[in-house]
Amino acid sequence: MDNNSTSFGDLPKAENERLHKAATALAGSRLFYGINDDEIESLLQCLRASFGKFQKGQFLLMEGDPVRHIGILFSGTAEIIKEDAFGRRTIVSTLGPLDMFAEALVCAEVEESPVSVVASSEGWLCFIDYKRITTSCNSACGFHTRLIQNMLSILANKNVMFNKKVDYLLMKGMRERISAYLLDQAKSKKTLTFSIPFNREELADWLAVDRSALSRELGKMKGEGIIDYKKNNFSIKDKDRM
Amino acid sequence: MDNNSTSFGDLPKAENERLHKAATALAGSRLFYGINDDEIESLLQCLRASFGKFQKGQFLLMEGDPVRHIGILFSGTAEIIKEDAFGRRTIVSTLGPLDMFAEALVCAEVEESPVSVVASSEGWLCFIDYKRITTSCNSACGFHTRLIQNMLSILANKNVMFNKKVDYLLMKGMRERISAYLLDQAKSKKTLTFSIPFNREELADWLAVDRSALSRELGKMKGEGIIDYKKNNFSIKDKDRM
DNA sequence: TATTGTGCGTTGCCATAGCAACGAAATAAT
DNA sequence: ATTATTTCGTTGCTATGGCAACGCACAATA
Repeated sequence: MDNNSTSFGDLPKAENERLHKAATALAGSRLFYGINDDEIESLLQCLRASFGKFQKGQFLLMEGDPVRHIGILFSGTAEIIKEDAFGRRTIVSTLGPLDMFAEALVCAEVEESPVSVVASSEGWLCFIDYKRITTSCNSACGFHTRLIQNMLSILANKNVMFNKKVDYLLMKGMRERISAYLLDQAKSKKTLTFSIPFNREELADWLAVDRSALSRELGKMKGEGIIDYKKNNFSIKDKDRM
Repeated sequence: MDNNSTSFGDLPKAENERLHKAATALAGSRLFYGINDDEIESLLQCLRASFGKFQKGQFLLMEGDPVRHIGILFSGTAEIIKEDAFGRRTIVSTLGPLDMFAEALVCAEVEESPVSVVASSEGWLCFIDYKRITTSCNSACGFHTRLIQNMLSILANKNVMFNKKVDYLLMKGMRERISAYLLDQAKSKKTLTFSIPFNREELADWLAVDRSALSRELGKMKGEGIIDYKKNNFSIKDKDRM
């Protein structure tokens, strides 16, 4: 009944069917972007991808373990969990179908994983050996190049995202953070009236501020005639005073 | 007289000399790590690296421009500058010899650079076309693979760094940030007594807190017998109360 | 229709931490 | 030896913003 797992179904028994199903699914992933199903199927063999079912609560990666494989979820969900130096666990992020994990750790060749990945439902996934991605195989796989470009692209985009995030977090005041965020949105949407992909709580999370404090400040800014908003629809009234 | 530029000297006139000098220098860079001088020299040709001198104040990359080339400084210094949506410029970071810039932007294929890079002294550098890095050439350059692995490694390591940084910044209180930082240090140095690579001001910057407030909090923690320190030498006395 | 949940705004309280200003100690320069 | 300069600690003031608690509007479910 889990609607996450219905999209891909269970792990097929026969290996060729498994491959085929995986290839079809992976066509929508960032890592295999621009490569068609058939090509992915041969790539998966070339990469010696391994497949597996997992149960809820199962560790897909354990903190402290060496990281040599990239994981990609086909169905089910998992959580990336960090354990702060002696203390409680915090959820770093959650994973769903087609989400990849450990890719940065693998490429950075970190000896011990700083995080654990724990399944929060049952599902299936595949692991791909990192070395096999970067090492072009001799024969048919001209798509290795594409794969590598995708990998670079993924990592680089993550970098750019992080950069932005850090930008926000380094801002001193809440007003500054809000302004920066809204101006960024306006800039990328190329209009002063736009809607944001967050509700209040999510926005507060993203900017790392308190939700109520965010509400208060937004109210102030509206009162000052700097911005206007209703639900997720914002409009910048006085760009210069932000 | 600039001690940054003395390390590599000026841009040689003859192309072969230029190549040779560049290759020697680049042997110490992360991007060409594990490739020897001769191999780098042929790689540079294969990559069609272009070289150039720059003057103080010159733009090596302009905000808004498309980014297609990675830049590597041989001598001189430069600053990565961000212009916050209508307003003043802030220095994101500074570059010195063998530092690389725009690599994430290039790999992420961003259309418009969000930052400018401005030379803060004279010097010389090279540009490498991104496409040529990811596209293995037919012939001699088996080192392309190594180059790509290095590139992946650089990006991934940056990611891991960013992750840590964001971790710190997401912590609510200053006490928490300090504890996290010190515990991380202790963990990586594998001892409860260690020295940190920052002075107070730099540490305050890194944790994005006020220097005086940092001093105050450190004093408190010392008073409570949780830590002890003198200058950059810290020791964790009571791990459990951090 | 009644009920429960969710998202958002509001408000008072007050701890946290930024700011500014100063002084002491250590280091470098003359 | 004397003078700058840098580095770090200290302290009072105060704005900022986190926290908790509550109420309202709206949607979903029974």
